[in-house]
Amino acid sequence: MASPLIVDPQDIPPSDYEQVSSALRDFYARAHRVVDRMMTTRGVSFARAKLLMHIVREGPLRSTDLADTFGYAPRTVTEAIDGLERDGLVRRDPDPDDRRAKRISLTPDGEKAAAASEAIRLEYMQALFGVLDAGERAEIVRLVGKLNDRLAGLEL
Amino acid sequence: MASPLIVDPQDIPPSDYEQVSSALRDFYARAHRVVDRMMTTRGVSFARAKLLMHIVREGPLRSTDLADTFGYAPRTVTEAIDGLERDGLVRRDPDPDDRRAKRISLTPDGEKAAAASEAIRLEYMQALFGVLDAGERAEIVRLVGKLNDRLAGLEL
DNA sequence: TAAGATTGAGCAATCAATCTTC
DNA sequence: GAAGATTGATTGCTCAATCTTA
Repeated sequence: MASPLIVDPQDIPPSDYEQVSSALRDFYARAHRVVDRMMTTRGVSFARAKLLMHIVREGPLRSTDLADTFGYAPRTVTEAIDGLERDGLVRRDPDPDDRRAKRISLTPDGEKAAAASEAIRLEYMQALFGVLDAGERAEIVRLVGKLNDRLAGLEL
Repeated sequence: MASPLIVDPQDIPPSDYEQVSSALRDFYARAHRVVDRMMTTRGVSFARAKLLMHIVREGPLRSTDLADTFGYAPRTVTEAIDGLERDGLVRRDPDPDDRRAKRISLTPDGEKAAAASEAIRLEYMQALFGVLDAGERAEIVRLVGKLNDRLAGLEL
């Protein structure tokens, strides 16, 4: 044993797993940064836009509905809604049928923000995913879909 | 105008852009959750493991080196190193050649942690990316690579 | 007891500002 | 003035605990 290292980098072949992993990781980090700057400077963040868009479509919702839809922890939803409420984009009203629950809905400002950020989102998606042709887009959906199915299995 | 909504969901065709976008987004959210639980319960988080592995390989490094390598903001690195130092996994020593800088290196405990988490990381990658065959892995690297190049352009 | 919501503590990241040294 | 590092304030996410109502 010439090296005091427990894992010698030489022993790890640069497998193609590494490449897949780092490509996907890089993509997310970059996409996150780019889209977030793009959207935040022009209105609300991507995370907030997702929530607003969902509330626009699905009407008044409870906190747990949002947590289920997006796979968030309860804390995440409370905090996100706190922020949106602070900025006057959503409202929490008592649920008439269940005194534990609150119904979350958009204010007029919230509807405007949702519409504006949806436009930006579409523009961004076109700029980004437009570099792939239709066949490539179908293929990437298929491949990432396989990974997602596997992950769902690992998550159990 | 029957609807008071500014953007009518009906007007947005469910384009395949949406599918690409949501597949990639889902992948990241799930992967992040799964790998983080997997690694944190058995030692250090994925984010920390990446740093440790890099420091193992590249020897003593400065804060800016890490920021450049991973594309992190300076704050991110300082905070990450703070945490690792608090847990006794890294050490900050003054750089003899530049009194502004510090050289970050692993402690013996840090080397152990790096080796342990590398093992878990390999196991995880195999479990996940093993669902794709070699051709599919090459293809996904190519496609995501195109997206990354585009993102790099958008980020300028 | 369980479900809906909130709160506390912590991690990983951002931007913007500051302090020291080059 | 610019580079290396740190700090303050904020966002988005996690888990675990708590409180109220069903």
